[in-house]
Amino acid sequence: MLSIQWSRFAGKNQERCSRFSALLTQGGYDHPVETSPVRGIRAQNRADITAELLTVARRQLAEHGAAALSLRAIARELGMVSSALFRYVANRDDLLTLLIVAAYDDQADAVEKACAAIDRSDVVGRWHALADAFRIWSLAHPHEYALIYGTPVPRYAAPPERTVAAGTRVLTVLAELGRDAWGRRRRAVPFAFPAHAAELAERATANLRSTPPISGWDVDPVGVANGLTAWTLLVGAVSAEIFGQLGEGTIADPAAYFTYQMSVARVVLLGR
Amino acid sequence: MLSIQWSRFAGKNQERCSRFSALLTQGGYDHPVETSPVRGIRAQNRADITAELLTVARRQLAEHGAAALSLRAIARELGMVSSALFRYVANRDDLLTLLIVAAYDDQADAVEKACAAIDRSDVVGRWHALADAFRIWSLAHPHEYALIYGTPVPRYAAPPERTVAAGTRVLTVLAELGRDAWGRRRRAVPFAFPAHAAELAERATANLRSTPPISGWDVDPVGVANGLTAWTLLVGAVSAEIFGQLGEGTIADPAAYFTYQMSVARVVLLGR
DNA sequence: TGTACATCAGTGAACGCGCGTTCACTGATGTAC
DNA sequence: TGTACATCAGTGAACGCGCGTTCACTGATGTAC
Repeated sequence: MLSIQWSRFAGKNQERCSRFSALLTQGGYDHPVETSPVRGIRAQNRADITAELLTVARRQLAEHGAAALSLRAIARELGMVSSALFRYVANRDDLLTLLIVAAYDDQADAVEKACAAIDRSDVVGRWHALADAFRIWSLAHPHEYALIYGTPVPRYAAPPERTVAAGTRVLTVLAELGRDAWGRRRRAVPFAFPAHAAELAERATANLRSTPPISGWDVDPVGVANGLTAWTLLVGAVSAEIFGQLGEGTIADPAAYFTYQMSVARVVLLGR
Repeated sequence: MLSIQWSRFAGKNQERCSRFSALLTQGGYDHPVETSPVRGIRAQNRADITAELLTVARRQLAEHGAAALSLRAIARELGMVSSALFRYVANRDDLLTLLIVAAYDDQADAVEKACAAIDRSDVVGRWHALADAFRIWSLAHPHEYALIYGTPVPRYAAPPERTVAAGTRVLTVLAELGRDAWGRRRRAVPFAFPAHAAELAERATANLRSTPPISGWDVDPVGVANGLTAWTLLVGAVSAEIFGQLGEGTIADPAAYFTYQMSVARVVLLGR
């Protein structure tokens, strides 16, 4: 609305820059068009407007979901003509990629912060902190959650080179938690399965064990498989709650139910 | 294409009826517009065309996903004008409801059939049969799976009175499995949690325990909570695989990984 | 058995909507001399 | 310090697309007498 006039005279309106560059660094939106460190007015404006664009896009995503995300609607709210957006994003898919990365990063920030607050030796505490932070963020950002853990957006394929780093941050926190836990008793195997199970775990996790961050670690396949199983339970529980898979009101106390399930996952992950 | 001409002269073209009424009963599509048992030509035609409409809709859903589902596209393939569809479905949401119910029913048919083939006393075998059938059907019908277990379709709310019965069939199979298993040792508590956990389970499952089919059963809250946890793990594992949450190729052997996870779920559900 | 009327299925035109993306353009900002 | 040229941001019109839904209509099917 006003913003477009501001941007016209941004050379004379410097306070706007600081306002949005604050947003830029806070919100994890420092990815696009990071130009030279010494910025002219143009570069500064470009960064500011890109940040504003992403703020608006993210708000519209949060309100109406990915399916309703529209370049024209964003342009409208920005007070721009729709074609002007193509100076800042290559196309709709490019914008989606930015939003996906932002969602992953925002969630990972929350999870990392929650885990960092727990004493490092308290692996049980760290697991529940991870799970709770994951759930709380997701409940607060259902559409962003759907974007990264729900049905893939039709006709869109996320470019791995742009999304993988952000998308594996929480899994890395989990992996480090596992390493710290297993480090004590080297080869913890929480579940006594038939012999078959060890072989299944080996086959299932073959590729993963040679992938960062755990490549090079001396890990037990069963430990990795158990960690992934805890992860599946975590994501499954949050999806069920957010997507209302069991129907509204079926679960009397969702928080208690979640804690119960994460206690089961904890036993799977860390043993008793 | 041809069909529209056929339908024009359906009174003289009776073989068409039997062809589609076979489809009608096989595919679980007997819900809409079930008129009088004694059918005139019109009623017969109506049932046939409704079935054909749903067959086409289901195929388009399977091919392009729910987001791309379009009444106009269906009409085109049917060789009708788009407005004609409104004789058969009230609107787009109505069609979605029909597709959701059909997906639930089709999946439940597969699961029930697989479980029925296992000896009733073999609860472990029944669990794995359930899980495998659930996964196999879902992998074969990813878009239909997404419709019932993925991100809810924006601006659509499923009317419970039409979807709940079909949507709980698989859960009912699971509940019966649990009852048969727990029936032996009355109150099986597979996991030794802190005392806290029993209370969590009680709070979490309060509503559910008074809901069919388990209302009236003498169930242990912890047993119900464990059953739901196994369910969460099942749906979570299938969603992760279908939606590619771990990235392509990360899991070397998806089938082995699934079996491993369902073995964990089995321990949660049935104890060791 | 035949006629008169009611019901129903499908037509075709239209309404009003929104979308992503392109392109030639103008006027401001930045740069080199 | 001032001028000439290059770069860049935003405009506005347009292209071509598809969508759900409505409405008055025609001609076939069904029904009551």
